[in-house]
Amino acid sequence: MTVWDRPEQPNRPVPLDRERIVAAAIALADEGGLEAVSLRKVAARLNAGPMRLYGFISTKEELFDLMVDEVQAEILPEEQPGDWREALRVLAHRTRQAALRHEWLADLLGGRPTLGPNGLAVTEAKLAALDGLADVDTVMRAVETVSAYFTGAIRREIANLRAERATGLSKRDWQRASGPHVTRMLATGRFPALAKAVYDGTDVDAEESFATGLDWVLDAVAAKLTRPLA
Amino acid sequence: MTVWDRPEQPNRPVPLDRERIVAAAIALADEGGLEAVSLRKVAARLNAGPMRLYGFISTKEELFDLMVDEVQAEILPEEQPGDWREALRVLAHRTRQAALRHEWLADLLGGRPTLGPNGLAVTEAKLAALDGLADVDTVMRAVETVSAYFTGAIRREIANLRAERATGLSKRDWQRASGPHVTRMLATGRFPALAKAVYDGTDVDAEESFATGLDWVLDAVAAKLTRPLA
DNA sequence: CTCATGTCGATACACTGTATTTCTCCAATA
DNA sequence: TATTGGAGAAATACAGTGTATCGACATGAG
Repeated sequence: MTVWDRPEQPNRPVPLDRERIVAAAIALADEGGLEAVSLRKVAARLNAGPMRLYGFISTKEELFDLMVDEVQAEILPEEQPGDWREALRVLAHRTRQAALRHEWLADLLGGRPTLGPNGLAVTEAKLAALDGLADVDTVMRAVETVSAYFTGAIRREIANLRAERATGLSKRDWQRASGPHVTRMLATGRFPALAKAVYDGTDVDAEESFATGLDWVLDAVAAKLTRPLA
Repeated sequence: MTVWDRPEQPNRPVPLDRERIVAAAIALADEGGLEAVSLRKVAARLNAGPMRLYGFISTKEELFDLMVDEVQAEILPEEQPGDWREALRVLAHRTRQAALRHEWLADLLGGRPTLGPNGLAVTEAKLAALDGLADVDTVMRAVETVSAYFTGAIRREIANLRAERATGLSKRDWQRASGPHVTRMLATGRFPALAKAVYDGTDVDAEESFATGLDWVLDAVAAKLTRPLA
């Protein structure tokens, strides 16, 4: 048997590791959303059988955890700004940007504790930003509050974005966008405050609205920080 | 053919409507989580074939929307308190309680715009609470900020609750609970602030932590409300 | 060269959401 | 009254899912 009829790598399966698997899964999710991620498709993208993955992962949920942790790495800023407020703001905005790059992140955000190395690093960064500025409990409460805010805000933003995309290209105008249904509902007069908000409200862009709410929450944190130290 | 051999209701299929379908789905979800809800099981619980449901629903996602809207009804308080702050606080707490009753709600919260009748009513209640206390845009921002906070907070709380439940009965102590992994990570010294938080932090119960963060956010809202009116 | 070992792929299973086809029964028409 | 539509329920079908199991095979040791 000469070199010519012998396959270059006789039956050598492609090497695999978590990194490659997660990368493939993320690529799939970026293209077609979370529900486009199936173990079969991930494996196929790596020229492997589906069962191969179970050497690195024991369940699909674990794959999701790994995906989230991978994205957390994108969130950590290269250097920590001095000001606690700036630090938290940057983390919030970078999380939002990550979610805009990987919309599926919104589906997973807050869904499970993030205990991976990068997830822990992000948490560490949040806590470190406030370290020493108040007692431990206040710091934790502050971090949790800010995180809860931007988790919720990002989820809503992505949810609206998808809804708008689905109902055709309409900016934020709810009423026409989501079809006659909301318009009809508003016309019933049962939701006066909502109607006023929809009709008289300014169409403010998502990033600004995110930033505004974030600033409010940071204001609140600031108020609680100064007190216990004085 | 006499009365005796004729079946009482000859082949009459069980009457069905959305209400019944949604109730069955919610029951299933309450028992076994969202992933226990399959169209086949819902239908079976109603003595019907799976395809029967498609007369009332055109996709499974719609069923989820209906489930969420149904639960929103539980959130609306019987009477609106006078104080805006109290109103928002009550709505937040009732949402949390609903999520504790129906844990699957946490998976859906903020995932899609809530355009059903009850969802709209809840939004109306939020907006109405602040109506007239500031310009429309400020009111919207306030409502969105508060909602983002408690959406995120509830999600995290349920996520932690599940994690604790999964790792055996451990209260909040993260480190031992989630196995040796976190302990080992903390021992590396790479997460000093996190370690301090975990070891020195007080074990505060979830409701109090929720309420505290909520109060902070409401403080922030209060600060923004008074200004534009003065 | 033989044999054990451990890893990979194929196969299998129970289940999913949904499209399509088949059947059944009721009501209106001839 | 007999027939024939037609509607709506049911059965079947399909492509796909996560995961358990099992058989084969390449590779190392003796």
